[in-house]
Amino acid sequence: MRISIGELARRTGVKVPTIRYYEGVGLLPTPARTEGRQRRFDADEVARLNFIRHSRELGFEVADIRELLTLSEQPERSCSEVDAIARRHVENIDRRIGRLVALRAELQRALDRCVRGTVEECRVIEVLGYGDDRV
Amino acid sequence: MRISIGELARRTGVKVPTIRYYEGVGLLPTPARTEGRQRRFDADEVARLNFIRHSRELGFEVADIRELLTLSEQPERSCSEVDAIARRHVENIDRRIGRLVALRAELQRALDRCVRGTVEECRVIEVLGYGDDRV
DNA sequence: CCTACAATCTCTAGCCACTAGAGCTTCAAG
DNA sequence: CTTGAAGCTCTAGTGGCTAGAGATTGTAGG
Repeated sequence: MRISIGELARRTGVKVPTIRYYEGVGLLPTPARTEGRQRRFDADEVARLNFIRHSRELGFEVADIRELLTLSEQPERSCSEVDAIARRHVENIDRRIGRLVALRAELQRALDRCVRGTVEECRVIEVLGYGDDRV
Repeated sequence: MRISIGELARRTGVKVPTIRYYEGVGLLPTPARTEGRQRRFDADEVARLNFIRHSRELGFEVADIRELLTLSEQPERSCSEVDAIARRHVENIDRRIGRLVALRAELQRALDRCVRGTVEECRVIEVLGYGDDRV
């Protein structure tokens, strides 16, 4: 196969510098090189990079992906660790959603109460100035 | 008043290095100094830092906060610009929530289908390997 | 007034996951 | 054999802090 980094980028939708970055942080193995030291990849690396890309799209961190890749290379093993990582991540997402929903509500409340007058009487500014917990 | 940076930190819940950082990026004005060059703050700065802290808690970026602070100093002005920044931010939050909800659904779907067997037959790994759009 | 020590000072570097750019070399088509 | 796109390495920048080194200052107790 031996495709170039540009071709790999085209096939996976991952940008060229990002591929090199993934290699640098150990998500992708050190690739084969031409005599002129250009990288050449094969089908394995396309699959691996697709895995990485989709994991990133789902919000997994690089450290998690490293672990998921290691686990995915041991097909005999129980998938309980994989599940644990994924469940941890779902909980993480839930926390972020919860937080964002709360922020949104507070902001919207301030916007709703705003009478569109001057800055002086602006509810948004007021809310920002006086936190919930303090003052 | 002339409180120290540590006292300001205690009163606002913003860490000392973060206060210095805010000064560096222009959110806080250059403060008064003692003879020995230690910072001294007054009530204005407590209020301003509370404003910054709460804005950050609501997810505004530093650039937005800079603008909000500038606007809040012009009380006569219409608050339409303030509202615009806040509405833009709400839309931003909505997009992030939407995205996270979608991610969560996809992950949960994979977890639900997982039969808790080996990595080989793991649905989570499978989903990660084959993106929705590609392959 | 002196000492001890907590607090403060400046400066640099690190975090995450990339992204951008400089300046050079290599590959492949014509 | 020439040309030019694509590749190479290396450094630095992004945002919003955080951590640490090593020096100085403020202040309370004696």
